[in-house]
Amino acid sequence: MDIEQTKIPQATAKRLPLYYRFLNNLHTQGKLRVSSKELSDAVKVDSATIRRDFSYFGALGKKGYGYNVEYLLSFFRKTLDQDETTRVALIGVGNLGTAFLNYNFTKNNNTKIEIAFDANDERVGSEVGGVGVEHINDLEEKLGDISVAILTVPSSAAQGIADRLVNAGISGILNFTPARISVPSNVRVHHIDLAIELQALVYFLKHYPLNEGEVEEDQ
Amino acid sequence: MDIEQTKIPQATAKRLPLYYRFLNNLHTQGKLRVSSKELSDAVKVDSATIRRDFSYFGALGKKGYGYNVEYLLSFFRKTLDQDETTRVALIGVGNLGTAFLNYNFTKNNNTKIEIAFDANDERVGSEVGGVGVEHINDLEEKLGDISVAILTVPSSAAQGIADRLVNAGISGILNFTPARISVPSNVRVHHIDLAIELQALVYFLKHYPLNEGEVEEDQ
DNA sequence: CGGAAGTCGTTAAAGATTTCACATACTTCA
DNA sequence: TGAAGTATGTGAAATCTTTAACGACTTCCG
Ligand SMILES: NC(=O)c1ccc[n+]([C@@H]2O[C@H](COP(=O)([O-])OP(=O)(O)OC[C@H]3O[C@@H](n4cnc5c(N)ncnc54)[C@H](O)[C@@H]3O)[C@@H](O)[C@H]2O)c1
Ligand SMILES: NC(=O)c1ccc[n+]([C@@H]2O[C@H](COP(=O)([O-])OP(=O)(O)OC[C@H]3O[C@@H](n4cnc5c(N)ncnc54)[C@H](O)[C@@H]3O)[C@@H](O)[C@H]2O)c1
Repeated sequence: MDIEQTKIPQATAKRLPLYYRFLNNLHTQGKLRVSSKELSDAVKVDSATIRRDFSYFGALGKKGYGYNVEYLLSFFRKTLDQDETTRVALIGVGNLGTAFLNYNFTKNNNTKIEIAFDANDERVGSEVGGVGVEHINDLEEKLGDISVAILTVPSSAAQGIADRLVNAGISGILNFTPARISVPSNVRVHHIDLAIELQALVYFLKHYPLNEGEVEEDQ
Repeated sequence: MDIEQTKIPQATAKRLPLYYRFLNNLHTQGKLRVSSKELSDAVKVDSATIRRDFSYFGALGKKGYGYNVEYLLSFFRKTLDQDETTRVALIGVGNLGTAFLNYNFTKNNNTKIEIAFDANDERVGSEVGGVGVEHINDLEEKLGDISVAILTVPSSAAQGIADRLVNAGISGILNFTPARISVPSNVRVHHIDLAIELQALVYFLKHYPLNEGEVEEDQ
């Protein structure tokens, strides 16, 4: 496998799944070629940034032509490991957890929520979105070799569950609780803090007024 | 009002709500003072970054002492406009929309979802999490002067609804759909793309192995 | 009261990311 | 075939962000 491809910048890495998705759309639409400019319009990322991002992987395009959609797509499919499915566990089948289970990130995706856990006896044993809900007491026993977890428990339970996940050998946690959890340095946590996202948007609206001439930016 | 406080960096602005929340926690716990180091441990942001962030607002702390929790909190309350509630509309009362309505970002927050819209006649007229659901046809009529919208409709409907929101005078959209919507330059859109967040986490896990000695980072 | 310990605010350095701008090479079409 | 057009890949510059380091001042405690 392509080990150590001389470190892609993090900012680039975060955009890769986005590129991949739009490339997929183009492919489905039957498009054969695409320029960085077109892609830029679609994903709202500066075209120079896109070219730079792609260039980290070598020369994927052709001057005067652009990029071959099929080739680019198959390249990213490999790069993003789209062929092997990553199995995911979800902890906390409440409002948010239920939404995720019903959605299950199914479309053009290499991840699948395979098992869910909850502390509420009424939920345990049921199925949500085709995923069975187990009791949190059985976490260690039933997690198996799943290495990624989505955390949607009440924030008061977050650190405790995180500790247990770490003990059970998890590698990555997508944390939706407002709690900033502590984990050993070999475990990766991404926080998605929805309340903060909303507050930040409100703050930007009040303090960074956009002019009729500026271009809006995301995230 | 504190107009033009000589532009806070965006990276700092995004952390303010996080600081505010933890300050609030400390205050509730009865803590009187806090150092940048303590805060750093709690929010997982480097202490130098925290001091730098605070310094954009002037000298809020005292050398050798730290920060007075009450003072800092009340300062941020003003800065983040925590006293005036921002009214928010939610479009698309499906899996995700329902979760948000039930949650409603109630705790220590200056935002409130006041009205929801959906196209499904069965949902219209009902209440979810105490918020009435209106028909999407009545969007323009019932939106009033609400300036922020959360978009949780199917991605195929996203651009169309966004256009209508813009026409109805919206200023900011928190977009949860995978569609990258186009809006005039005076409207701000923040994308929260959950599928991409999950894929990015998986990518990082495979390609950026963490060593036992490194410290994990978020987002 | 005085010295040790603690902590800020900031200068400066380092690091990361974006953007510009253009030489280069391919495509297209007459 | 050759001229005009197009769009990449990248060096260099600009911008933004983080981190280290430390002087200045405060608190703490014997
Ligand atoms: N719902 C939202 O829109 C929203 C928005 C922002 C943040 N969040 C955060 O996401 C998290 C979940 O929110 P929610 O609205 O889904 O809450 P919820 O109360 O609806 O769901 C939490 C679920 O976790 C289960 N649970 C509780 N303790 C547990 C434990 N120890 N082990 C396993 N399961 C346990 C509960 O039985 C419940 O089903 C919370 O931390 C919340 O702050 C939610
Ligand atoms: N649920 C998730 O976990 C999840 C995860 C990632 C992304 N998303 C994205 O979030 C969006 C919503 O997801 P969901 O799972 O809640 O979908 P959903 O199908 O459960 O909900 C969509 C809702 O929008 C309503 N709707 C459809 N067309 C409308 C229109 N024109 N105007 C107003 N309302 C309309 C539907 O009646 C439905 O209630 C989708 O774009 C999805 O891709 C969802």
